[in-house]
Amino acid sequence: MDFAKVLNQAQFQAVSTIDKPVLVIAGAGSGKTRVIEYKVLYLIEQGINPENILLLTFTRRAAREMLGRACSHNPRCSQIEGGTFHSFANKILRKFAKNVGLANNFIILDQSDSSEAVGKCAIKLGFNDSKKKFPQKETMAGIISKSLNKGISIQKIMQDEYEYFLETWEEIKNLAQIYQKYKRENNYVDYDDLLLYLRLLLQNLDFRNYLNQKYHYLMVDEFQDTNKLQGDITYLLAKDHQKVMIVGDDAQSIYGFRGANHDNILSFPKQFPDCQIIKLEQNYRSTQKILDLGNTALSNMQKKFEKELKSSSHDHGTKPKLLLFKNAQDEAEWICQKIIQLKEEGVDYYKQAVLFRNAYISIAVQAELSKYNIPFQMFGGMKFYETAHVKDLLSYLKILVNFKDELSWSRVLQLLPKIGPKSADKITDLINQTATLAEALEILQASDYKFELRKLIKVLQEINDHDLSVGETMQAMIAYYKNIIKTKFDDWQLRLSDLESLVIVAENYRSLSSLLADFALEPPQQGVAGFEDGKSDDQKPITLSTIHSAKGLEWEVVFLIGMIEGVLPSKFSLKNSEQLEEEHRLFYVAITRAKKYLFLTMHHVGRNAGIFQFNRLSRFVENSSILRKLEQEYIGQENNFNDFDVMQDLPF
DNA sequence: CCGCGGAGTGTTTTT
DNA sequence: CACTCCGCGG
Repeated sequence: MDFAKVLNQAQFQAVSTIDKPVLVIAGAGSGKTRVIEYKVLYLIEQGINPENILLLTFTRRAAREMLGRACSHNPRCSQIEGGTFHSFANKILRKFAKNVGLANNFIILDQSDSSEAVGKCAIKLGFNDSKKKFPQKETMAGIISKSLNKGISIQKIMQDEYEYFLETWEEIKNLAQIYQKYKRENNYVDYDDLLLYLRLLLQNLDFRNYLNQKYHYLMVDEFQDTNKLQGDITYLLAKDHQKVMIVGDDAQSIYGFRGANHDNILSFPKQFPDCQIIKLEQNYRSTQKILDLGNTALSNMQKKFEKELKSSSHDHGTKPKLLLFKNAQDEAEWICQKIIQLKEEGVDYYKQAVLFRNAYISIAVQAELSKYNIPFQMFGGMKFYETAHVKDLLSYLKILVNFKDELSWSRVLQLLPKIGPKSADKITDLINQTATLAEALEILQASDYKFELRKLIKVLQEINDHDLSVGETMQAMIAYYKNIIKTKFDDWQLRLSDLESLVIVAENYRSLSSLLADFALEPPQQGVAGFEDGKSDDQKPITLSTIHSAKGLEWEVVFLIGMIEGVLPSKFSLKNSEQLEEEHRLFYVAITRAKKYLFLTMHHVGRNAGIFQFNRLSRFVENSSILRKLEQEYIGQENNFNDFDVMQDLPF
C-alpha cells in the first residue's frame, strides 16, 4: 500500500516512525484512529507479526472501534491483541494469578459488588457502632478507588474532595487495608486490582521480559483518559523496547472523575525522552460550520487550547441548530420526525445519533422512538448487568464457580423468606468451614434451615453433579429463580425474558468463569448478540449514547439533547472550576461527533422526582459567541413563551 | 431477627 | 419517582 498517498504528511509520519516512541496529539476528527489503523498495516508490511502488536485504550466502545478498524484491511490483523486496560489485565492475570497469590478462577467485583464488600468490612471494623459519622459505603469505596487510581494518599484525597468526612480518614485508610485483605482471602479482584496486579507483575524484570517477547509494539488510544495506574502500565510495557505510540487529545479529556489525568500526555516526553511529537490538526470529519461551534466552545474555556480545527471539506455545511421546546414530549416527538425525515432524504438510521449527558434525560426519546418503530441501540447509563435480577442470577453462577463466594451467598440467601443479613452471615460462616461444595451443601442440608433453602441446595447439587454446559446451567438456575422473581418484582415477566435472552449469550461460552469475567468487563449489549449483523443498512438502529460512551465515534447527524443548566453542565460539577472545565470539554466532544448536521435541543418544563421545575438553557449555549454560531428556533406552543427571550435572564 | 410501612432523600459520567 | 433508612410489631 502507498501510505504516503492515503495519509496526510503528519499522519504518514506517525505511521512510518516505528523505531522510536511517538506521541500523537490530535484534535477531534483528525484521523487518530486512522493513524492506528494504518500503523498496524504498516507494521505488518514491515514483517511484524500481528500477534506481537498490542492495542490498548480505556473504554470498551473505543476499544471495539479501534480493533474493528484495525482489522478491516487485512484479515491477518484480527490476530492483534488488544482491548481495554482492564480486559488485557484480566487476560494476563488469569494466566499468572498464582504469581500474585490468587487462584485463577478469581471473581471480578463490579462497582456495586465492591461497595458491598467495603460495607461488610466497615461493619467488621465497627464503623456502625462508632460515634463518628462515616460516609456511605459507596462513597468509601470511591475514596479508596480514587486513591489507588491516582496514586495519592487517602488523607490527601479526602482533604481535597471529602472535607466533610475528613475526621474519619484514618479509619478509612485502615478500612482500605482490611478491604484489600478481604478480597485476597476471598479470591476477589475488583476493577482497580486488575490494574494493580498487572502493574505489580510488570515491575518484575523477568515477567516484563516475558511480555516483551510477546508484545513488540504498543499503541494506546485516548491516552488523555488514562490515569496514573494506567500510565504506569504503559510505561512499564514499553520502557525496555521503546516501541510505543500513544495518541490523545487533551481537549477531549472527560474522565477526570475516575482519576484520569491528561498530564499523562505531557509527561510522556519525560518518560520517553527520545520521543517524536506529532500534531494532527486537519479535521476530516465535520463541516466548517460545526467546527466553528466547536472552536468557539474551546476558546470559551478557562484553560485555552491552542487548537483551531480546520475542516477539509469544501462544503461549509449548514449552521448547527438550537431548538427550544416546551416539554420533553415535544422535544422527543420533533426529534423522531426529524430522524424519519432525514432517513427519507437518504441518511440511514445508523448514521444518526442522539447524545446526552446522562441516560436519564433520554427516557422520553426512547419512548418516542419505540412509538415510531425506529430501531435504536442504547449505550451508557444503567447497565443491564447491574440490574437486580441479572445480579441475582449471576450470584448463583458465581457460587458454582467458587462455592465460598461470600458476597454471592449472602445475596442469594437473602432472597429466601425469613433470611436477612444476620441469618445469611451465620450460614456463610458455616459454608466457610467446609472444603467442597458438596460438603457445604451436605452441612446445610443437615442444618435447621427451612425447606426453602433445601430447594436451592438441591438445584445447586444437581448442576454440580451433572456436567452441564454453561447454557444449560443458566437455564437450570433460571428455572429455579423463576419462583423468586415472581414475588420480588411487579414487572417480573419483562425481567424473566431478559434472563432468557442471556441463555443464548451463555451458550457461546466454554466456562462459567469466562462468562462471568466478560460480564464484568465486556458485558453483552442489552438484548441478544448478533443484533446488528445481517441487517441491511436501512434496518440498522440509530444510536442513543451518553457523551462519554460516544467518544471516538462519529455520525452524519447528531442530536445533542438536554442542553439544560444542571444537566450539561451537570449540577454536581458546579462546585469547582476544574469539574466545570471537564463539563465544557464534554460539550466540545459532543459537538465534534457530528459530520454534517448538528442539533442542540432542550425543553423548558422538566419534571424531577415528581416535582415540576423550569429548566434554563445551559450556560454553555447562553452566551453570545456561541449563539452567533447557531440558528435558533422555538418549537411547539410558542404562546407560552412569548414573554421571554433566551438572551434575557429567566425569572429565578 | 425479619420484614413491613412510613418518612426522608437525592438523582452523572466508566472499568 | 424510586430508593434507602429507621423504628416498631410479630
